[in-house]
Amino acid sequence: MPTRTLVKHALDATAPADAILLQGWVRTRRDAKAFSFIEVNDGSCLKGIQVIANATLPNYAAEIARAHTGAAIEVRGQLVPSQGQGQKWEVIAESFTIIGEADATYPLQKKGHTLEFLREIAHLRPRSNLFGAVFRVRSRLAYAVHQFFQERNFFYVHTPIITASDAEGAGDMFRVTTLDLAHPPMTEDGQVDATKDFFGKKTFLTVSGQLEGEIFAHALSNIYTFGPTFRAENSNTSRHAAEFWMIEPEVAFCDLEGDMTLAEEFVKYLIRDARTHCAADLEFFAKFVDKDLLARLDFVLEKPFVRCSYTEAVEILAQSGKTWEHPVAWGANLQAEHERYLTEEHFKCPVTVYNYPRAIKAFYMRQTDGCAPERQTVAAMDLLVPGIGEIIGGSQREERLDQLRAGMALHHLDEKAYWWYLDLRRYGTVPHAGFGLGFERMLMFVTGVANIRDVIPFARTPGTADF
RNA sequence: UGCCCGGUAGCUCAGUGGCAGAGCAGGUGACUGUUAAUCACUUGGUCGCUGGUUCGAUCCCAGCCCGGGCAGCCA
Repeated sequence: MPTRTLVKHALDATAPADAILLQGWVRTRRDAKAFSFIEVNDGSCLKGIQVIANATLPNYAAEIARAHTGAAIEVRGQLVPSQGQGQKWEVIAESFTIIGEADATYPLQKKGHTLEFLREIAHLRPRSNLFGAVFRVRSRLAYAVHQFFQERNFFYVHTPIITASDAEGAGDMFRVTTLDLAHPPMTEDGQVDATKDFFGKKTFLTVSGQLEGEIFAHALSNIYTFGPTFRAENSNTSRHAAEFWMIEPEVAFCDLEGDMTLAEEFVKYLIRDARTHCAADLEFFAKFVDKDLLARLDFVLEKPFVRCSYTEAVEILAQSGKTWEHPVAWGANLQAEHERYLTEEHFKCPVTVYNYPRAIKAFYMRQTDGCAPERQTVAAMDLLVPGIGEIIGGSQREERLDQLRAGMALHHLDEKAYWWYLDLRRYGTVPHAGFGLGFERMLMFVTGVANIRDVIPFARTPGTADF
């Protein structure tokens, strides 16, 4: 009894095989008078393998019609060089069994479907060519994330999903509670009594593991997190999800310069890894999703990323001769149209913008030394890529206690809530830096897929949490 | 959240103030080492929902629901 052969391995065979076992799902079937061609796919790779089922098989007459698109099937037979054009190997069935039927209501057809339709059948879309390819690349890149950091002596830290920090400044948070919403316990002054909640206080889903990551960077030196992150913002765009995966390295004894270098090496590593290990899937994207994909990925690999200070960026934008929907002025945040212009038109390559105005950035970012009082900046950086915009946001953190407290005062934060964060600056503080990479945005860039809902298995966006 | 576009067969779409259309999918048959096979025939409809205008609304109007695009927020 042969063990199962994955379609990927059968297609890569170097010699015929007398007895192999294939298990997978029927993609298409073409009937001839004396036999049928059945294309079987098992998800191990983009392509399926062609199976020839002769009409002489004992169950052929009774069962071949049940081998619809979508049916699960098991085939035993010989792997032989194909007599036809279009494939190197095929399998002559010595037996076939319908394991699980799929009737005519099976929604996936041989012809193309819109991405919008496929989103509505998220339980079946991984069986399509496009989504099979997307999720194979996703798996590979998740592996490459660990490989990149482990090779560089970073430790993987599991920061909490549930957090009591409610003002990290990264966005609106989802409340986590076990209280009865219809009859919550109340305090004497008519407020919901959070002390009666599961954790004895208000808790939320995390918007970032950064602050906890800093704790571990102050012990293990180089760390990274990689996990789900939640934002309760009513964002309805192709680049935002309420639940997404983020990678956040944090490095002790590191400044903004080192942070930018790490970010650039990381992005290039992931692209190179996909280019090497997901070649067939990327070619599929280049053919059906984005014709320029491979050229753009290779271009990004070859060119050093441009580094441009916020102040320089504002000058470039002001002198571009363009009319902006959002005005360009020092002190205002760069808008999507500005970021797109910088990376897509002016520099035509990934751009790291750094040293942003202090007032528009988070409290923990390090104040730049020696800048003019009216133009104070912090050591923040955003990596912008063509087609997507911001893919990474990071900074050197404020390691000086007094400056950190001043930053908290500027942002009206309560020091008591951050006592442990301030302790890091009291006991063995060091310059340190880190960044956050949106895993789905990276996948969008690598695959050319334009909507974040199509690079995450089950998208959570405002109003939608199906499956 | 704001602005814009859309919702007609299982899918992709056309269309009209007066009998609801095509291609694909499905079904039947033919043909073929086929490749999103091909050819012939064929089944299939609450025209998103509610209300309004009208002799008559899928079509015009309003509200709502759903999907999408862009913007803001950010990764």
